[in-house]
Amino acid sequence: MRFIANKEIAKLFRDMAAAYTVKNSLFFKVKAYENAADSVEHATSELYDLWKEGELGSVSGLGKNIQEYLDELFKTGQIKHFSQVMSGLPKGMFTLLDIGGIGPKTAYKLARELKIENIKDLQKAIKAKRIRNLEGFGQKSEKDIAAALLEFKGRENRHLLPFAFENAQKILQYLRKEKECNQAEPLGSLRRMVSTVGDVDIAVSSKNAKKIINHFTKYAGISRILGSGPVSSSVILKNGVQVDLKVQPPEAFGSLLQHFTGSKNHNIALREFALKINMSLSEYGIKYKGKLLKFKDEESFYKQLGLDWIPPELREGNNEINAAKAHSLPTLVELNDIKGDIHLHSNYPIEPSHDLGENSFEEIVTKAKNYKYKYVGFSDHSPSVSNHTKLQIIDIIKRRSLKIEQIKASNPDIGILNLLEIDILNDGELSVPEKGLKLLDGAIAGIHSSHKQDKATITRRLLNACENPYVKLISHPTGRLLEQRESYDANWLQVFEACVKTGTMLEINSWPTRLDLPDVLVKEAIKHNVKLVINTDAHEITQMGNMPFGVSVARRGWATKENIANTLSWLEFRKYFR
DNA sequence: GCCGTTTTCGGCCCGACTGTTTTCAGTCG
Repeated sequence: MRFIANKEIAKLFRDMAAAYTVKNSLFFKVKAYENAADSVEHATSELYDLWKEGELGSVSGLGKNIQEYLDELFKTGQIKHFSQVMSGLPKGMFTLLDIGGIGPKTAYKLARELKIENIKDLQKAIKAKRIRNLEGFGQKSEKDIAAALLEFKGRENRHLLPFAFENAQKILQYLRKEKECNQAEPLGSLRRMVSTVGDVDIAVSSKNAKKIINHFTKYAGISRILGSGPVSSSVILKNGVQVDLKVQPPEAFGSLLQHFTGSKNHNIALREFALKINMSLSEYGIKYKGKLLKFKDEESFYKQLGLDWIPPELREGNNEINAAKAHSLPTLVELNDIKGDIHLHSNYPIEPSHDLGENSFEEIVTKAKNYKYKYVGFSDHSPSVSNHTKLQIIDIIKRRSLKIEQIKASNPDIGILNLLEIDILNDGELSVPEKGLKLLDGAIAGIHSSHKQDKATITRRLLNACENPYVKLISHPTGRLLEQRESYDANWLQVFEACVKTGTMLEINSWPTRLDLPDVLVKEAIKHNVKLVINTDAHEITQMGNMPFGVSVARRGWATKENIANTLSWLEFRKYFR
């Protein structure tokens, strides 16, 4: 048996799709492998774990055949059928597939005709001007490949949500300056508030598309124009972000918004749903009985299909269409519902300072009042066990608690919690002894070390923390760092059950690289009645402004106000603590 | 190769844009 990561499996499926494409196999076979790859990339658990538990069938897109291939893969480390299909195809083509604008056919031709096996070979071929002489290629396609290769090398695959958000806001502001622009909105994964965003997509409503496109392509931040037509345009910004613009007249703006907000899975499901009632969907509207119906907003678009309007965050092809039909979509939690932020790091000196915040307790309180919060929690990191004796740790907590009591006394108009973010050590013990815990209003426990332990050990550590009566909240529960570190493996079902049993809450951490719990686990946690708290984990008061991103995670996890504890009044919320 | 409150067979989303082309194939979203 051999562990193989989802990422690797997805690539394997994509390679199979490409191989079948080159071989001109049945188109729908190609589709099936592409679907399987999508599905694996979005899976919440490692397929290897599911396979061990006999649960592979729970992942959509994996049918009888592919499940058997995976069985072979995990047992032997290879799939004979895949090797056979790919035999005779040049290996280099599969490397080239990752470059923008190069699909299966192009990759095959380059690898076969020019004997390109890797990126270096491709660079040489470009330098020697050999690509332009291939049949079906020319100077322009050679130039395009060269540009795409540069971007491939310098590019991060996806951008963190707040980064993409910031870029989009600037462009939206710029577009709105053009008089002919009625409305400009984000589209795609950005509008759905996915934790990482690939391209920034933008929709504009205007009667004069030509003028909008023209204005857009003159945006100062552009480094290269990928393409520009009468209703759409694609560019790459100097910071590497690709921006796609779509323009439609006001009477069809709703259709445009709907179509390009996606997700792909939502749209496919929606089109299949529409076909059953003899309607055909496109970015221009709904075709019904040979007539094209246009929609100025999304509400009327969905209404035409007999559906309630679906919030963008829910459009992932996870049963939202059925819920919209049954009028049973949840009323999602909103930023305005949030009454406090309890994971905040101050500059209170805990020596030796590790990961200290920038601001004083007073500054944090002032900022919280600006946000109209009803309560805050001071959650500095606990003193490290390696540098302190137990007595020293207790002494530090005593002194800090006295200081916090003063702050409480001078700020009677806001609730204040004396907390600490405490390490769950490798053996599952907390880094603060019980005598120290007793001095606090409650403890936030989090894993900050040994992320690579096996599933059983990590689960045990989390369960230990839940079972400790002083622990009220588990911070950033999966430990993932977007684009840097995978989540650690844990038996989440067991953790959820322990949370409910012990009254321990789980955090949705709004830190841009965390957004943890992830949306899919939020949805699972809610199903099991786990209470959640959305925090910013701010180490500097401006970072308290990241709250909207945590709220978006909750919304993507179908969370209502009732699922989020820090939507409660101070009177109710404090009952969770001492 | 997957999938199913109209199907275990017969379906499988729809269109823009580009380059190299005289009508289209490839790629992308």
